[in-house]
Amino acid sequence: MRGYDKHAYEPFAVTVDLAVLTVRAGALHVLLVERGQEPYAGRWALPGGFVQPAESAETAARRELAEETGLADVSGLHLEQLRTYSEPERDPRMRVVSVAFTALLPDPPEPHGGGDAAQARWVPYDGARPLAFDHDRILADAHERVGARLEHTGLATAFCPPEFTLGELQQVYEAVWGTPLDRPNFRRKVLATPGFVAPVAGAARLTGGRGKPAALYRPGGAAVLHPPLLRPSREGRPA
Amino acid sequence: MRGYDKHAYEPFAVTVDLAVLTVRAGALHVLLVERGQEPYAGRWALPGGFVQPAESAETAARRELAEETGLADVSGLHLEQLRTYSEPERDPRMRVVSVAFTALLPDPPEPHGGGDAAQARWVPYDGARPLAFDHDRILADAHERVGARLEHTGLATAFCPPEFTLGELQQVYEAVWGTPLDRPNFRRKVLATPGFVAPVAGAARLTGGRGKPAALYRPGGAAVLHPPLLRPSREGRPA
DNA sequence: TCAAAAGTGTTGTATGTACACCCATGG
DNA sequence: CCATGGGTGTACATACAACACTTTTGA
Repeated sequence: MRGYDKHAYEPFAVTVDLAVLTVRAGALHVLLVERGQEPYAGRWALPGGFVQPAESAETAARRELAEETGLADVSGLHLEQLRTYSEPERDPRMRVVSVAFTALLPDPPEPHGGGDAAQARWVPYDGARPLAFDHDRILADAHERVGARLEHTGLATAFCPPEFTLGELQQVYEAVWGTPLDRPNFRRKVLATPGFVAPVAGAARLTGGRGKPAALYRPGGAAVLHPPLLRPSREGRPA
Repeated sequence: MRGYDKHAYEPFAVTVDLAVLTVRAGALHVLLVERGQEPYAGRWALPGGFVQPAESAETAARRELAEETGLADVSGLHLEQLRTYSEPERDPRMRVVSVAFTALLPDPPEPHGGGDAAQARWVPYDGARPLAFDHDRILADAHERVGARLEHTGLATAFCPPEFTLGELQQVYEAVWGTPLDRPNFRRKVLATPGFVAPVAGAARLTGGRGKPAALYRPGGAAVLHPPLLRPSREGRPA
């Protein structure tokens, strides 16, 4: 648009990478694919691929997710752009600029490999590394971003099925933040935040087989939380 | 990396766009350039340009800023990636994926046009629109992002000279948020946040010519604020 | 009747807000 | 001596953390 020198049109490849997260059995998991080709053949990586000429990065992200992991038309898929990684040496073969996304899923179906992915699998977050390319860093950035989003938005409901209990919602916070929370206080904060959750009239469900049946809630539709639900203080770092 | 079909290498142009903000005389300003070429010739736009083959987007952003506005090696320039805009139709000529940045400056020097920019100028934020391309949206996203960053990081000091008074710091918050703040409470919050600011021993400066000389502070080096400095409640939106 | 999970109540402390008030300087 | 901006004190309301307690279910 500006700066029409002769290097301007040097070809760039533009790709997307997805950090797809879910909470399974109280633990944070990430969706990985095993690479079928060099470089990094046989290594695990985030799903992703090339953006095609007529599609936006967001569209490409959904398409690649479907192609490589079989997760197509997943209900409740929440996609959000993370940032763009553009260091010249991040891909050993050529100049690749990658737009990274985070995606959140409730109650995840089993994925299956496809396209260039030899296989696809849910992997516990803590056992995911090391990954191919600079995906360790992308994954860490995604985790940090999602943790922060939970404080200020109703995003946690994107990890939950359409109707969920407050206990399940709390598990999401605990899994992402890696901290136990006080149940009574958590419950009060959530209910005191307008638009965070909406009760499902009369409905109840047993959670672990035992215990009192819990009331069910739906996402309340609020984009931002007032007041925010702040995580317990990671103490001030020294100056 | 995955998906080696023949459309994969279709050429994309990758550009950067910069939303450079500053606070002048208590009001938020943005750095704009007048376009010298079609499309949108004569219209105002955010500075920016093509990423070159051997540089990262961050490097390109600094280079373009220097070329188009003469702001080179500005002390205290804070650059931060905003997001990437990739809609296929955002540039009428060709497929352009643009990585947008926010940049903050204290006490800004006068810019001068250069490269493809006919001229460059600081423009009050409220009078900046309409801009070329999708730059209205990028500018709005940048404003929103900076407003949020002020709550949780020491970013506001990036708008201030190396040594500043608490009154100047407060003006930054008020200009970006568009809200007046209570001075005594603002002062206490800032001083109660470890690592936000550090006093300059014994130093003082007159602010508006009149009034008591104010103590001087330097950035305290803390990346994140504990506790955060939340903006006055934009009230809960209806569900 | 016990364990497990949901849900309610209470209390001390911290925090935020809205002010009133004093201090130092230039005109 | 007044206007202007810096700086301190205080009182009220609210919010939050911690923990005791009750309720309802399956085994």
